[in-house]
Amino acid sequence: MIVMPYSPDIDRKWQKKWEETKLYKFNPENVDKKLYVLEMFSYPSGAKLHVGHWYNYGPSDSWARMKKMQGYEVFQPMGFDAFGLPAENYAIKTGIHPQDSTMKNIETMERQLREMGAMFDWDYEVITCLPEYYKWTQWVFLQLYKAGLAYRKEAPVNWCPSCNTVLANEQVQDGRCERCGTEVTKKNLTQWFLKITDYAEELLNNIDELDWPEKTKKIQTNWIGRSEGAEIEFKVYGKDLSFRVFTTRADTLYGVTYVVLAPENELVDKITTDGQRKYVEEYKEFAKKQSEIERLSTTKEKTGVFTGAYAVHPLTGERLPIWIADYVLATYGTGCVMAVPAHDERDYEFASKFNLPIKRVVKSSNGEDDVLPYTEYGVLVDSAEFTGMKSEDARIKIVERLKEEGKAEIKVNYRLRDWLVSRQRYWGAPIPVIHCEKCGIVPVPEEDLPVRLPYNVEFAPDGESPLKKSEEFMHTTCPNCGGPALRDPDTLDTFVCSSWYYLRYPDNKNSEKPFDTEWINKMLPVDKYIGGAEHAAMHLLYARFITKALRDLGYLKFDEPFKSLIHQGTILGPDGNKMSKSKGNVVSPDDYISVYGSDVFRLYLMFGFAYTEGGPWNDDGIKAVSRFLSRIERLIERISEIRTSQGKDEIDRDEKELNFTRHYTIKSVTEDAEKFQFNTSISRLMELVNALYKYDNDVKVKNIKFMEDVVADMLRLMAPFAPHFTEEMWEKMGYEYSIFNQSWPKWDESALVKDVVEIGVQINGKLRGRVEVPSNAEDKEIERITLEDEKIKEYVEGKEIKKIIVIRGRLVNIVVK
RNA sequence: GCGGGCAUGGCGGAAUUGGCAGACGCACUAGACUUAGGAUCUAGCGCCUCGUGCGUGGGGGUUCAAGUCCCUCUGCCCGCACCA
Repeated sequence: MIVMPYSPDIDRKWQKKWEETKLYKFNPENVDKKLYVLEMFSYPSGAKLHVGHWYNYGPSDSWARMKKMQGYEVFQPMGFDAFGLPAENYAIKTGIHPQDSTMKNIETMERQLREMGAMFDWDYEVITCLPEYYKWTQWVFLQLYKAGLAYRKEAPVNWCPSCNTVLANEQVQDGRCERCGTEVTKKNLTQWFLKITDYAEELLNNIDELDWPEKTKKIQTNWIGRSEGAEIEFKVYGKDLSFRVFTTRADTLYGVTYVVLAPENELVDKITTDGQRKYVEEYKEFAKKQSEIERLSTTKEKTGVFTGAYAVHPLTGERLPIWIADYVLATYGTGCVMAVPAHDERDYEFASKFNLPIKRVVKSSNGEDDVLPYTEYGVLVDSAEFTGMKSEDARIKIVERLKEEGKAEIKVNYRLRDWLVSRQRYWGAPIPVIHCEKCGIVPVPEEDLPVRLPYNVEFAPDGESPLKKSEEFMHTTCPNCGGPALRDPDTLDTFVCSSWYYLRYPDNKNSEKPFDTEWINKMLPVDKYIGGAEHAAMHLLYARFITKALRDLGYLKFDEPFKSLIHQGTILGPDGNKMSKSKGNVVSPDDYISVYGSDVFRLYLMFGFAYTEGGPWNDDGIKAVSRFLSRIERLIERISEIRTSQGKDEIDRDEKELNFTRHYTIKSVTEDAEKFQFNTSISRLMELVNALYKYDNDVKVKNIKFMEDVVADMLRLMAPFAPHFTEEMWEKMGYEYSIFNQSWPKWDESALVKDVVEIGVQINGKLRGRVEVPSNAEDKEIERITLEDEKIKEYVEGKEIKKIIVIRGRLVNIVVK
């Protein structure tokens, strides 16, 4: 039976004391030393805290604790992203109201988070589903609306037939609903959008400055998808109509043999000839009915129909047939393209299928293979006066030429679409606008906020917003004319709630405004943000956008909300698969915490994995960590035992060696933990403990005072990783409460300089031996010592030494022949 | 299809960024203590044909020196996916 020196009782003892002594209270007076450490807040799901929560919050807390000991005034709040579909779906299944289940879950999770022993300052808690919070979410929406950054339009939107709501582009994964996996369909609805595209350029440009994982920056860059090209105008033959196409390859303009409109393009009805109308209508219906999956399928054959109309080539005056096809997206560029089958794979495929002409206008410039479709840059052919020009030049020159006639302009397009924020669901923040027959859309006056979410609502989903069925909610008076009016029945996407919560934390009790500008400019940006990589394209992009928008409206002074970002990895089940109930491989933190205590659990999470990688759970690992703490416990007991006995005061060889390890550990832990390399930090601490054991075992007459000093440093270094345990050990040593008021040890460079170092000796790059040299020896001296070594002599004997390479402190390489 | 990342002992994972591969831990082996050991302590532990041998997914290259840089192939993971 393992003797358990440390147990959940110890956890509770210190949690209580920390709370009583307000050890982790953020002191606003020290704002000049503030460090805003933020973990992504959690969704109050029914279950208890899972390993993922622990893996996110535990190590982050350790990092924050180290920072506290380093003298920072750490601000580490916690809260709940409490609106959202799961609570509502749960309500539909069980009849328990989302508000009731959510608040209950929050209570449970709060208790568990406290049991984790993190430094969270609960005075700054934020819960997004409470009116005190969503009042300001609505306020944010209204500011955007007044600035023209929120608008309504009818658009084909992603519709999940199972959730009965629309989804943002980011919430559609492989044509399926991110949440429930149902195939997403299209629906035409009038919806609220936030104009994130206005900030596309800045969102893209500022990415470089962010201390974020490269991968995440790349994902955002791709998501924004900047594309430089031109818009070129085509006239409709025989009609007083024209349209513009977007192209990045204006150099291929002479190769255009037809043009294509997206089926949803409003021009289609105006130009379709009577003879073709029947086919066009059929095709439009067909395109609409397709699910996202069908539409996205790359193996799918191209489809489309001729409209009967023709466009006029802007340079040659040639007549070009106008087709409609669903390979052209209504939502990108202008919703129409010029087709150049010779130099675009999609157009080539389409032209081949429908027997449309294919005309080459680019040849390869270096004589390499240029069979059609040839999509590389090259040299122009059959392009009037542009013939012979390089693609790179021609794509500019042709646009410049057309520009003189007002028929083209340079244009930058983005893949990023505006953010659709209306949701036809109940459990969210009501959209604070009123629809008046006379006055149209009227924003709710700020003094009337919040627009409260009514409690008694029938929320069974049927495609209509549940709020629509609440008479008392819907009917109101127009703030403008005083006449009868209706509220907006939709609620805001929960990503709106989470896109500004980090601004509310430092001023969460403010009832006058969402936050005080002067104060928030001192507290932000967030210095370290830690959370899952799954938010790379959504939350993290939205939050950046909202920050920039509020900055331009004068509420903030900084450009980016999260200076530095870390993603934790994923802890897998013991079988190496993602944890899931159906696989039966779920590791429940509670089972371990009740046996080993919170520190052992979080310590294992830090020691057993590379933090940003994660990996499969292993039960043996947690036992190893428990053993490690027992080893420290015994060391503490040992010190108490020998403390009063006779020792020595000198610092001799053994003390020097231990002192080296001590300072090496301080340095390594400081540097590694800074980078969230907790596994190596703890490895170094284990080495220090091993060194202390070795000293205790090997040295007969000890310098006990010195040994105790080293142990004290070891406990300080250990404190962030095992807060309850070290607090207990600190007390056992008779030191003053609290270890977290101790300052972080500093390493002494001079202790890291050894008198002699052992270096490797290579012959022709192969390791053949080792020699000891004084650490301050010159290269010549090292060469001499090396060549005198008996073993090395054997290798060198009778051979010609061509060269000797000395790398100080590392190795010597002798090149012989 | 395009873009990015990863591949190191039986296992989790380290390697001052081109300089002694395998830190630390698990598992395993041996010994000590012991009534007992699934506790603790000490030691060993990449592989083999045991050599001046081989070795960081396979093959090639640059270099005095390659896990690290370059080319190529294979496998896994992630992002985007008709964005003109």
